[in-house]
Amino acid sequence: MDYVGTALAEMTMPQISPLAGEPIERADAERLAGVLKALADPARLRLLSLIQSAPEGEACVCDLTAPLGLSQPTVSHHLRILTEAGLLEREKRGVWAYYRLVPTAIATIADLLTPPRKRATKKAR
Amino acid sequence: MDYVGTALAEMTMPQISPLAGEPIERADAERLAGVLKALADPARLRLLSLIQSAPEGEACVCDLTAPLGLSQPTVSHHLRILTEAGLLEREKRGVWAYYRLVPTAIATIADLLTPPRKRATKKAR
DNA sequence: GGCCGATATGCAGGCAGGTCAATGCTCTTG
DNA sequence: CAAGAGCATTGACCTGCCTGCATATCGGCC
Repeated sequence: MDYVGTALAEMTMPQISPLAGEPIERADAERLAGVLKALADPARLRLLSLIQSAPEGEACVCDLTAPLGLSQPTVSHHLRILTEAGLLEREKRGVWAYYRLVPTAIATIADLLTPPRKRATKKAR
Repeated sequence: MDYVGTALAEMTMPQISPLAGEPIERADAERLAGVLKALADPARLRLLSLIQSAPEGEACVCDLTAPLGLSQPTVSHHLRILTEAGLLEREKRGVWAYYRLVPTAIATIADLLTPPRKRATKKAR
């Protein structure tokens, strides 16, 4: 299927209404939900955490299967989902595939959720 | 099933490792994933958005079925999930059930995700 | 007390998602 | 070139989730 892919990129655009002012659009809700769905799994959260705290901020699949206690295909599957969601980037060096966090990806999601932060159209009640 | 429930509350405790420093714990990952899973649905994102942008910051089920285009039982179901995740609070006034956002709930999630923010053990490369 | 409107709950059908075993692919090494 | 290591992909199983229909529950009103 199409899968999110550029979803995160689109959401960094100001056009997407975050969980703030006006009621969110159908399409925007689906995009945001798509990325959140990539995050909403214990194995994937741990993968992000493991990669982020690895020596050089990067890790290959063989380093990740053991701490997760999952099979190699399953780990590959999760990494793929995270990559397609725009949260990880993959670099193949020799036989190994190194994954690292896309710099501001997660922070962007956090910003989208965060707060009304007093827009304009909304008065303080 | 048990369902998250107090999951968010537990995560506001400093004890939970966010997506930041050390590798995240299994149990913590499952709690965070539980709350994110509640968020990771287009209908529920729109519900939060609709409620948040409603006149008094609150809305009853009857106001929400139409804009979503979902049946009343389905909307009730989603509201239940959001409430059990600690994102909404329910107040019954007469025949109506009014839902409103739990003040800092979503912001808390955003904070948990947000920042590597340069811990200590990690050098700039 | 009985009726009606607003919600919640049970149940069932259909689809998406997590996991693993087996297999294919690619790059390295002998 | 042959063998092997590291990953990705496929297929299958099983679970969980979204949705609607039917029904139960609760509060107000005649």
